[in-house]
Amino acid sequence: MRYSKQRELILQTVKYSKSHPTADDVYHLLKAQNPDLSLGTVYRNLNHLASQGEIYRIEVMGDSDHYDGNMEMHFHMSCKACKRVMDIPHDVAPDLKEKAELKTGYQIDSYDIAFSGICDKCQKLN
Amino acid sequence: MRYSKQRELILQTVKYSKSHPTADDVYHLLKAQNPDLSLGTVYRNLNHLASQGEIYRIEVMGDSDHYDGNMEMHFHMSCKACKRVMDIPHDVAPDLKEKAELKTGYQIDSYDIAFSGICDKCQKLN
DNA sequence: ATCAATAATAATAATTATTACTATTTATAG
DNA sequence: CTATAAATAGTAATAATTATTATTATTGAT
Repeated sequence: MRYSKQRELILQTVKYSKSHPTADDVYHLLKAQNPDLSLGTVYRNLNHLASQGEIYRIEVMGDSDHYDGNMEMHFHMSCKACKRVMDIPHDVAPDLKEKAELKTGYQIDSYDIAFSGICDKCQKLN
Repeated sequence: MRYSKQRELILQTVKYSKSHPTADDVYHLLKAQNPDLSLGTVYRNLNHLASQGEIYRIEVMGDSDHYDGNMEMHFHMSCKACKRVMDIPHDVAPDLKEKAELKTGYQIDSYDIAFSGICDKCQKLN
């Protein structure tokens, strides 16, 4: 994989953001300072970076994909109220791979937990 | 919600299928015997039935949504080889709601685990 | 049973997210 | 420095799903 200024910008944007941005978010965040950035480039590089394990792809029910630069094992919750994506620590569900393999005989390569609920801030606004 | 023959057919197809069909699968399964069934009707009713808690929507990474008529709490694995969706029993991860709420302070309304791996049949074909 | 009200439908158009294509630009090995 | 191939911008295309609209069918009241 050859260096490109665009990929570097995209990677940094995802790494330094705490908001789990979508492809479109990344595009708009960068477009102001980089007027000839192309949306296709953002998609291509997010895919590339995700498949290289440099960033994490978060699938949100009925929403576009989000991305996370934090590669420590953890999960996510989509807040029904503000629609933001929040982090959930990994230790709510350790050993899931081993347990599922034992129960089923399938070979588990990966898994992801998609939580849905109401975040702390939105609970207070009630 | 008023009765319709189409909704009944769609519900029965999902309930009696063990293959976790997609909207398009349901459409094609029924289309032969019901030539003027519309794909939009299938989508509308699958959404309706899922929101009423009569069937379960399964989101598969990079694939269209699948549906499951088995409403007992359980999870799914998408087989990387044959692309089929397999069941994973609920007891691989009990108490996940409570654990996540304690750890985070968020209100968890639901969660789903998406496993990815190789099913028993595909393992043998190696 | 008949009939109006309105929910559901079929057919089609539109939308949204994402990927593919193509000509041009740019990183980098030699 | 230059040739090569990977990456890009800009645009077109695709796939999944949702919206629109005119028609049909269910149901509750007469």
